[in-house]
Amino acid sequence: MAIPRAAKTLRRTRIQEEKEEQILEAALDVFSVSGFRGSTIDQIAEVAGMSKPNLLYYFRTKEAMHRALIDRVLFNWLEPLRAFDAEGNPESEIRSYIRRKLEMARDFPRESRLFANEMLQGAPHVLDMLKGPLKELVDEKAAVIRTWIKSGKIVRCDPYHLIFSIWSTTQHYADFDVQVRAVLGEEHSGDGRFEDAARFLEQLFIGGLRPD
Amino acid sequence: MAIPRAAKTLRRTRIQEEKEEQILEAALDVFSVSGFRGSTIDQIAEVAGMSKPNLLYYFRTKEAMHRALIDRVLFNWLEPLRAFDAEGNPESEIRSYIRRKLEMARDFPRESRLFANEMLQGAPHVLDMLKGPLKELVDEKAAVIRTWIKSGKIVRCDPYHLIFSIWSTTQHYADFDVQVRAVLGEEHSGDGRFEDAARFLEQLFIGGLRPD
DNA sequence: AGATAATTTGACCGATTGGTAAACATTACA
DNA sequence: TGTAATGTTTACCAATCGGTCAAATTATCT
Repeated sequence: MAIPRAAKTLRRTRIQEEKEEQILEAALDVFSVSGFRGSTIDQIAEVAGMSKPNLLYYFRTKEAMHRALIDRVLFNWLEPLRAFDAEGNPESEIRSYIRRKLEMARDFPRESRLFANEMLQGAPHVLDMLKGPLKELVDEKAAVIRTWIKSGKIVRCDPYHLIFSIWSTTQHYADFDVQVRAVLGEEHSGDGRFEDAARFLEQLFIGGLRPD
Repeated sequence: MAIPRAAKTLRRTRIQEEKEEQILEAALDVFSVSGFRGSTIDQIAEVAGMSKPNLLYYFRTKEAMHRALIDRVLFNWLEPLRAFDAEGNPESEIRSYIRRKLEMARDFPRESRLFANEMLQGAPHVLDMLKGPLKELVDEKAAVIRTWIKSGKIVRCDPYHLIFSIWSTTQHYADFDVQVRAVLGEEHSGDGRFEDAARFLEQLFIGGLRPD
């Protein structure tokens, strides 16, 4: 007999572990391209290589799938910002934040697009997280940046917009990948692209933040 | 009797002008939030205040609606880049490009999101335009930037990534508006936000591009 | 005003949507 | 090994999807 869903949270079997993993992997593929509304359970089922009712055995609704995926992805996504450290010197700290964010855009573009899709739609599923945990984390890091400004290590500027500009420039290479490829042409779309972007952005931010 | 659709291109009536306008306005509302796949003709019809078959009288398919909308919006969207001029001095030219792009993000956020949605989905409807006209335009402007570098007016850097970074930082305020609002808090989300962003970005790019 | 062309609508179509029910198959464990 | 819990599938449902059609309405022009 089919289990009451509650049992799953009590004890997880090997199969549950594997299948949920499989499903979320497929869901990431689909949701990151078409967004929540534009994605269908059938698409996810096909990518996952499972039947639709089988998906719905593990996640009761499309919403539940999406929520589980977002929850899973969120923590890692904020890791680079968390690593942003007040102790190090501003230049190397900003340099490595840019690097890390750029690496994530390169290595986890689907995750980046999943968020971008969510933002475009008005963040219906993560608004609380934005206003709560994210805001707090950013406030904290903005305070760090302000101490750098006060001690004259970087130029006086708005720390929030600084953070936004690092987010946007780096994530751009994941979210607008097609455009970047199209404009650079296929010849410049190899490994060199990443290094070129990193070099430019480090130059821009380090130069732009150097105290007068 | 219903007209053969061809007649519409021969002579446009007042009503056609108005209704097509109404429909595209509503389509922009809907497509910019949910993307092509995630949007329905019924949604657009409701926003437009017309019946679904009435929409389909003016645009035979959902695709046709979307294509007409993109075509209409594209030209204006590239205007700031076209205005980018080799004659002016780099500093004021870059400054005003940032301004213009930021103004567009503020005044036409739906248009920005329409494109962002299209990019996230792999640009299925505009890929040719990206590889053709857009690439050519960017190549042209990249050449301008290179002359600035050669004459020592700005620091040596990759002109393509410079353009990408201006695009991404400015469009961020339209595409990720929810996130920006959430992080800044509602108190900082008034008119001041725009000026703060403009000030920061000009400082960043002018400072970051100043020759050593 | 009357004829004709243009516009609008309700009723409807087959395909796809998210999701369910129940029979069937497999696994884990005593 | 038996059996109960877990996992999978087929068949299905009502709602919604993009789109059609013919009838009804409105605008245009002589």
